[in-house]
Amino acid sequence: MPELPEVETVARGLQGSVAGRRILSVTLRKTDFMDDPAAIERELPGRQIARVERFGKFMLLQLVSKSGAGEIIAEGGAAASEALLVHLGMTGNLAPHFAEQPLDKHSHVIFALDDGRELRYTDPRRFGRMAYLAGETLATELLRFGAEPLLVMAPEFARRIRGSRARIKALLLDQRVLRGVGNIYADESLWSAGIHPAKSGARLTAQEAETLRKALQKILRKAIQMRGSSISDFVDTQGVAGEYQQHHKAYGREGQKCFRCGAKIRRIIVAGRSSYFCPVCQRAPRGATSRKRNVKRARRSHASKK
DNA sequence: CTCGATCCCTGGACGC
DNA sequence: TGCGTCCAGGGATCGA
Repeated sequence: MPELPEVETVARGLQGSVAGRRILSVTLRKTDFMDDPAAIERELPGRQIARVERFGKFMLLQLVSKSGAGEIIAEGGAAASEALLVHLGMTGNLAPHFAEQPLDKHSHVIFALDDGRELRYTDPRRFGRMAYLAGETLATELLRFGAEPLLVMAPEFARRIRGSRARIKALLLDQRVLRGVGNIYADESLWSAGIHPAKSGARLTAQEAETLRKALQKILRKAIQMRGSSISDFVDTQGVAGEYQQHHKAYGREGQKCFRCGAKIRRIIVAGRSSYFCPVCQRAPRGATSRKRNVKRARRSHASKK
């Protein structure tokens, strides 16, 4: 499932293989994952791809503006004045193919390129998203997202995490807090930092927050080096699977031994997502059990009143 | 503000 | 072999 390292892998692949190419034509098949299919059909043909960058879990295919005006570079180098935003969802992929290669059943968008190849967007589940955005609309859209995990400094990270009472797992997954972290890397960084996923962000000490930030960045960098995690079907632009799944310490390891203490890794649902953690290294927060007790007590008293 | 529930969607695992 | 069922999950949305 594409999270930051997987999207980075794809973006780098595309930067190397399609940046500078011109889109000759666009063929749309299913379009229900697009903000505005007509805009894509209207704006993309004839446009040159300036560069491809990752922004959170999005890929930004920045387009050379028609006027030839200079690009506006925002924080982290992202944000040209016109771009195609592509989110890979759970099963999306964007990669160049030879035109004679048979179309996948789930290839929904085909960009014919000026070198004879085709840039194809393939996504069986269509949880992805694609949108053409420009100018103020693009800038506004990008502002909805939080800090870049690889660049965020200690004070901002601490402010974003410790300033909320939501559970840390929910905060890590919230794209308005940090852009790009998903379920795998949230669990891996929490395991590394020894923090329970259900702990309130506000209850993290400054030290814990900083340990978490460092763990997250180290894990993301390592995962990018290994071209991401391939759980079911993620492959890069050349069809090669990532290798970071071989280094997972928590994610997907329910019932297996914790590499640090030997206890059995558990799986619980936090923020609606499977969360894998070590019950010994990542101690349950104060209040986690008493809260349950309180709920039961409340239910009992409620029932007895009836 | 924060929560859980629900929906979107398909393929893969599993049981029979 | 084939069928039904369940589950995976990022994100939007809604009601509590």
